[in-house]
Amino acid sequence: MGRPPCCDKANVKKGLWTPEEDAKILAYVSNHGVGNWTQVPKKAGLNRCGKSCRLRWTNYLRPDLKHEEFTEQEEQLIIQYHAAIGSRWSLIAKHLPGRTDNDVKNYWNTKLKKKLAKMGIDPVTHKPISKILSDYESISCLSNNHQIRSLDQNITNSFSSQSYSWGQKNSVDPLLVTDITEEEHSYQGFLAADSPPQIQEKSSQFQLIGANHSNSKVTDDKFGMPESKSAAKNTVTSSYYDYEPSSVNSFVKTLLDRDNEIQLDFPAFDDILDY
DNA sequence: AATAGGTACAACCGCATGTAG
DNA sequence: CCTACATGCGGTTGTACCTAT
Repeated sequence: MGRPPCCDKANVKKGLWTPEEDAKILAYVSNHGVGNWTQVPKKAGLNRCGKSCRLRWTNYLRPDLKHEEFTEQEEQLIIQYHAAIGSRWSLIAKHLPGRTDNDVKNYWNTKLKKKLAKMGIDPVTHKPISKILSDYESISCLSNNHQIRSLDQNITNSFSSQSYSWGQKNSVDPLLVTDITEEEHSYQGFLAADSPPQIQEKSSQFQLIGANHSNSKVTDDKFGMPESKSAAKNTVTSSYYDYEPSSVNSFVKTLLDRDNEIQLDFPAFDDILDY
């Protein structure tokens, strides 16, 4: 048995909101403030689910929301944050004043994904599509044994570049993960020069590079690197790429070991890595 | 002018998480 | 600690609008 529905779905209106309904929400909020959304439909005289009222307010009616086009700066930030933390839209939106997670998600899905693809960048991994394709082409030239190893390595890389760290679910600062080589990141110029702190993966190492924190537009100190570690290049040794594809268990163990090492070196990530 | 296809964005859904009692 | 409820979140769907044919 699942969770009971939050409201009587058969008797509530769905679909687009009318200006009259919006006015009722606005009137209610100005009189009673925000909160207790389950009571809002009854008190505001709306035939809507409370959850629907909350979403209408948070995604559209809030007075602090911007309704104009995304700027180039916002666009670049979204790309950087997405590269660092993936589709954590609410976290990304927190760093774009006046934008909601829904805004950011829609903008990504409708514009930015296509824009990156047009530039030859895989929007999932943020790596050049040509590089991904050449990796797979090379598989066909290898022996069976090598094929398996190469494929495993690609899967490993895919994991690392897609979510970078599964433990970053609470992270706020984007730790932009990039590759080292220029050709692999020919689109770097597209990104802001004044970018957030970055993590670089290099062979068996994680590197937290420069990214003078004071330059970063992101200011949530809770997850910030300790000054001594973030200001200069720091290296966290990792067994991540030591992964031998002998079994799923060893792969998982390697991931956990890697996170343990990061945890030891960067206590600030404790709750991020707590999964 | 009609309509098919594409796009952008608002809204919904279901699960996760937080919290008060 | 447990339960019930409110809220947050990310993925998905629905729909209005635009453009090409």
